[in-house]
Amino acid sequence: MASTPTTAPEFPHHSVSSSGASTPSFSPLYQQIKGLILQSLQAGEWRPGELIPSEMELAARFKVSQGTVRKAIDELAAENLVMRRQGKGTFVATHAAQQVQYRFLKLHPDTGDLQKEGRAQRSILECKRVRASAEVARLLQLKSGDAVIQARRVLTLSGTPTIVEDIWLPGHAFKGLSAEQMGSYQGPTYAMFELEFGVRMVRADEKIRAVLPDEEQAQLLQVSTSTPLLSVERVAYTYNDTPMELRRGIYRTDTHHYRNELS
Amino acid sequence: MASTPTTAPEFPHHSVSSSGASTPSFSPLYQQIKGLILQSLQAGEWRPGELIPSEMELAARFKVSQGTVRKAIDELAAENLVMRRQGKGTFVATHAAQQVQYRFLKLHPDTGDLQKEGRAQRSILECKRVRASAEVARLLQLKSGDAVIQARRVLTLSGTPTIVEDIWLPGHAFKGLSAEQMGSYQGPTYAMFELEFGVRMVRADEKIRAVLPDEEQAQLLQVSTSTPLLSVERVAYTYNDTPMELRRGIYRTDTHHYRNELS
DNA sequence: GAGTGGTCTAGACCACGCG
DNA sequence: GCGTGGTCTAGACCACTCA
Repeated sequence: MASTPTTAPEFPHHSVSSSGASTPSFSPLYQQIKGLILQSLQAGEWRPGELIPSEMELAARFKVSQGTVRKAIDELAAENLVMRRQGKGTFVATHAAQQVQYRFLKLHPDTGDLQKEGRAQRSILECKRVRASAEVARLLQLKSGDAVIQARRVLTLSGTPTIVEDIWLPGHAFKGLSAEQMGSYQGPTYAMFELEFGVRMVRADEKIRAVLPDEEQAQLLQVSTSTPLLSVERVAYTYNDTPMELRRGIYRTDTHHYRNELS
Repeated sequence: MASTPTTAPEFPHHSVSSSGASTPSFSPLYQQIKGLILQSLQAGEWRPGELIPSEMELAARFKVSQGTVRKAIDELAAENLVMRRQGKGTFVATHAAQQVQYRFLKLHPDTGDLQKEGRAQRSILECKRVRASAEVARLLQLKSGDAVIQARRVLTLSGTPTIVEDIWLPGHAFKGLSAEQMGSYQGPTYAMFELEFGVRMVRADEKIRAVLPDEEQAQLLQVSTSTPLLSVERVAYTYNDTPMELRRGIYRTDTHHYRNELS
């Protein structure tokens, strides 16, 4: 059925490669299926944590074989957008109730143990509506002067203030976000974003530098202004590579380190 | 043929899950095939950059279907151990002649462009045979006092000394490594390790901190001792998770940053 | 026992690289 | 035109989960 479907498919099969075209112009079926599933995820047809239809059902819906759906889901699972569980089904990934508490936080305690040094204690210093500076606007793909929510908080690990973070969020998507909301929610902030605003962060880029703190940062972290600290600038993206958060964090690295695995 | 092979296979098919056993004790065929291919890679049956047998040939050799070999190779490719090229074949991955010049170096220039700011200029300060300290021995899984090669070098990017690195290598595997050898080789040092010592680094762990340089480091990087710098401790591994290099780098981050992608 | 994802197979055809 | 990896299919059976 691959080459001559009798029932009209809603998506192009193998589009004939145009003669002198320069762009790729060829997309395997499973990529098209992946795109369709992605659309459903993005549209909220299935919410974070929920079960999506079985491979057989999706195969029937899209009029392809189970193997093709499988390959599409394989890629989505590799990108951490869904989670497969043998015997149960495939679930929409969520930052809540996950295997690791903070998926995007790569700061680990020096002393062996995993990141289970108790939950990080959050302290929200401010959360206000402001206008985007040129740089914030650029990184969030907004226009200068657009409304953004700006928040500052301190994370305390094992009783030591270790991280001070400034967070910028597009105003339109996070309308009404309050300091109370940020402080009271138990669990990852990204899980709260899913629940309260329907915004799922699926990937992020970080730029890391060594810096000295300014007076205020030094005071918040209880270190001197000559203590070297890690500066971590993170841009987090939802589906479609749309940036939805800018985060500038300053990390103490006297008892913790940023861990990275290369391959 | 999967369940009742008539010709005796050299590897266990589905080993019957022992009754009250606690360990997994079940390995899919493709994982066993992957293990066999891995052994050949490790044994040097095919050298870095070389073509490995086609999927059909391997399927015949191992008496399984092409699809099973494909899945094994898929995983090896995902781990960057081999590289597939449609129409040509599957090649053993190499640090030489790769798409990115330095696969494990995550330092990028701030000003947009890719890492093509010209090649890094290397300056080897020393390269000597010493005895492993307790900590070096622990990280390289050697015994305290075992012979190790210790080297120090400075990398200059765009005319600015940006990185000073101390490198420790197990003496037994890198016998005869000289400062000349480290300095004269064109291209990634890891490529030289492949060529000269048959040691392939396949993955690495990094621990990152912010530090202040000591007098010597400051002088080498032409900064003051109060300039915050990135400390990057890397342990690089060959096959079988065997550590083969410890590297302690100090990075200037005034014109560059450490880039990381999370997902 | 029914349903899910996971493995394995065999065969067909497609896109690519190269002689 | 041939060989390579890449896609797609259809069907069988296995391992896991849960009622």
